[in-house]
This record gives sequence, structure tokens and C-alpha cells, in this order.
Amino acid sequence: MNIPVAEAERSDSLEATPSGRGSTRERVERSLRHALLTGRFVPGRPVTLRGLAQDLGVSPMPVREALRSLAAEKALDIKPNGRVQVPTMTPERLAELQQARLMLEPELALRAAAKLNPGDARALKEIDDAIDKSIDGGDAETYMRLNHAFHFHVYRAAGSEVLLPLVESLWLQFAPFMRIVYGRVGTAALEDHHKEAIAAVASGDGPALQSAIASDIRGGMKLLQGAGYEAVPDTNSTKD
Amino acid sequence: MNIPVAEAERSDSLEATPSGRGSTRERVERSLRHALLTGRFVPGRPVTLRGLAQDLGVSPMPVREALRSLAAEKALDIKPNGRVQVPTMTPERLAELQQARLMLEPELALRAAAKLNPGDARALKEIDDAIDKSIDGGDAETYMRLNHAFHFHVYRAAGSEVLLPLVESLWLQFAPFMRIVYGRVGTAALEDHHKEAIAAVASGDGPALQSAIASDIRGGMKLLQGAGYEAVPDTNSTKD
DNA sequence: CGCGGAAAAATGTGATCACGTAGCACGGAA
DNA sequence: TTCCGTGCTACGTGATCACATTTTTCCGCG
Repeated sequence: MNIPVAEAERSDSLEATPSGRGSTRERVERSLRHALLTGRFVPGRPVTLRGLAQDLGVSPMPVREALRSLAAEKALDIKPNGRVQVPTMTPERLAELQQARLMLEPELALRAAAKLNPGDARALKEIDDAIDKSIDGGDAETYMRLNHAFHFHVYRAAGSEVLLPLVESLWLQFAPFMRIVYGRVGTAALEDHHKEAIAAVASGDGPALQSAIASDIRGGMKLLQGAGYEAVPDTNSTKD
Repeated sequence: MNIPVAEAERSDSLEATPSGRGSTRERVERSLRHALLTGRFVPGRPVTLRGLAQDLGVSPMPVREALRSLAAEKALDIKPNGRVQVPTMTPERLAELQQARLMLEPELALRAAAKLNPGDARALKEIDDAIDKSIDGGDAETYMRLNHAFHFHVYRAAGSEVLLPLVESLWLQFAPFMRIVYGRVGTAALEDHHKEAIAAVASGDGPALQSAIASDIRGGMKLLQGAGYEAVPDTNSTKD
């Protein structure tokens, strides 16, 4: 099960995240979460406690807690012998993730619609413009970060303390795999429905926003359906 | 383990969980999870790291990780100063929890139906008979344990790696509050739909099972709607 | 040249310690 | 009697250490 990826240098630009607020564990967890969501962690890749600690320049202790936290959200997998790795994807799990997203996220969007205002529509448009640029540029990492920002700008507005964490967990689960697929087929084939969503927000049309989000999920996940479950590409696509 | 277990046991209720397998952290987490699900932790009550460690006869270390894990599942709340407490319930959060349950659990039941066999129906009937007894006896803690066993016997059959953890998180969130309500209004007023569910399992009728679970959720949560958000009762159920 | 086993390195786990801080009670002053 | 400051206590956090176990390396034997 050893992957021949060269682990020459450890610095995956993890500590590049400038967020210096909060406790050390908080910073570590935020850093890991961000790395997961932008796909800097490859599924199947083992994650060692001391290695991460060294990368981040801290002791293994806060890393331990952060990993445990992420594992509880199913963003990481802790094998019975304690080794931590990014979960590998299976077609079944991906299908389940899509269905779970379709159950929760459109509902969240519907609730958010009532609280979103034209200012939010402008903010979303700004994000979406940047997304279009990143798609053209083929910058998968930036795209994923912005796409996440777009969706969660909507979801957060719902003010849901229950649904939002569930959806966050789902994103953490499919993001690493999504990144791999983007690395293979590129980001050009992406069809999102952000424009419809923005229009719905601007006009305050809840059901339209709900439907746009649902379509967006279907479009985004469709791309992932038949790609790359088997192994990690030995072409090291983790950095840059 | 070179730990001198010369400590006088402060509480029998926590380490009473017989599961002695696995690592210490695993046992601690299982113990806490069980305590949460059966309502032995009162919402709003502060949970201290060292206190719990002493109760369980271990060092604060595994407790720390277990708490962090539970907190990631929203079963515990870590305040900005680091203090841990069982989350308090609000009407809004309870309504969200019910709606989230209704989104996920009937779907899970529908998927489980295809894999449940008459043997499962018999097992469920056995659990349900015990539930009836515990309701008559007014034993809220036993009722909650069995009710959880009943539902998750069904849900687990679905074999879902994605939906099941989400539902587990939801249960951990409303269970402590549910326990308080039972302590106030008793368990006699409970109306469950387990009989319908068992019949549906026996006949392999998926939609019927789905509908029975949905009705069961509505019936169970309705009881909680207008009760006891304000303060925690002084009845200290864990120790002292 | 290939295989196997032993040595060595690395990993997770749990315990203990040091440190900064937040609560809290006690006591003195108004 | 009430209010406020000061000291004490307990807490969470992070680091370091010790240990058992697993993984990897590597050397010798077939």
C-alpha cells in the first residue's frame, strides 16, 4: 500500500495560510481544513502526525487534536492501527455524497434566500467572476476555494446551526477527490449554475435559488462520476 | 499502562460501560457517547477535562481527544475560552434538528428496507417489547438506549458510510435535551410507530418503513416542542 | 538474484509537566 | 451592607518523554 510518490520536500505550503489568530490547534485545524477543501491532500495518502507537526512548525500535540477533530467529521480516516489517511473514494460513496448534498444543500439555500439581499448578490457576482477567471486559467485550487466561498456565502446566510455543519462535513469528504478529477480532466468542462443562483438571489426568488443550487450540485458531481477511483496519479499533482 | 489506579472511583455511572476493548481514548469516547445518548449529561452543565479524567480513572489526555471528537460532531460545545459544555437547546435548534432528521432518516430507512430480512424484524420486535416495558416502568434511560438501538438497527442496515454518521451527529445533539423532557413529563405520553415499522420490515415494504420512521420522528419530537428550554434542573445525575 | 528475518527508524498513545489565563472567594474600604 | 480589588485555585493548552507496535531498511543466506 505504499505509494511511490516522492516525498522529497515536506513543505506543501501548509503554513502559508496566514491566519495567525486563535490558538495553535485552531490554526492547525484551519490550515488542514483549507488544505483539504482546496485538494492539497491526495486521497489514499498517509498523513503522519509528526510530519504534519514539522511542516507546521508546532509540536505533535495540537496536530493530534486537529486530526481527531477532522476525523470525527469524516474528513480523514483513522485506520485501526492509528494511521491517518485521506479517505479513498468509491463510486458508492460518491453517489451517496451527491444524494446527501441534494438532500441538504438546496434546503439550506431555500432558507438562506429569505435573508439574502442585493448586497449579497453583488458579492456572489464578484466571487463568480473570479471563478470564471480561474476556470479559464485552469487553476483548480483557486477554483475550488472560490466555489466553496460561493456556496457557503449562500449557506451561511441561512443561519442554521444544524444543517451547515453537516454540509461542511460533506464538502470535506468529496473535495480531495474532486481535486484529483480536476487535475485529470481539467476545469474547462465545468458547468455551474452560479449565474442562475445570483439572479435568484437578486430577485429574492427562493425556489429559483433552491433549484439553481440543485442543478449546480448535479452538474458538478456528474463530472466526477466515472473518473479516477483506482489510484493516485503518480504525477505529483499535490503542489501548485 | 503504568498508571497507578489507586484512585477512588468517583462515579460508577460512567465507566459502567462494559466495553473494555480498544484503546483508552476509544473507551473514553464510547463511554461519553453512550452517556450523551442516554441523557446522563445535562445541557448547560460544564464538563471539565480533569474531572472527567478522574471519573474515568485515566489521564486527561485521552479525555481531551475524545471531547474534541465529540465537539466536532456538535455533541459538545467548546466555548471560546476552552470550556466544554453540553449544548443548550433552543426552539429554533430543535426545529432544525427535527427537520434534518426528517430529511435524512426516512431516506436511510428506505435504503435499509431492501437489506432487512425477517430475522431483523424479529430482532426489532424484541427491542420494541423491551421498549414497551421501559416506558411502563418510566425508565427514561433504558428507553433512550433501546430507542436508539431500534432506529440504528434499521439505519445500519442501509450500509451507508455517509448518511449514517450525519444521523449519529443529530442524535447526539438532541438526546441530552430529550432526556430532560422525559424527566419532566415522563415517558408515558410517548407515541412511537415502531409497530408499523416492524410490520413494514417483515413484509419488505420500503415506502411503508420510510413512512413509519417519519411518523415516529414527528411523534417523538412533538413531545419536545414546548418544554424546558429555560434552565437545567438541579438534579445532578452524574455524581455527587 | 531473490527471499527472509533481524535490526532500526518511525508512528500513535498515554502520562506528566509547565505556563498563561479565567473564575471565584475572601476581605477590606466606602 | 455593598462594592471592588487582590490573591488563590482550577482549567485548557502545548511541549516533552517513555513505551509498545508497526513499518521500513538492509544484510546475509539460500
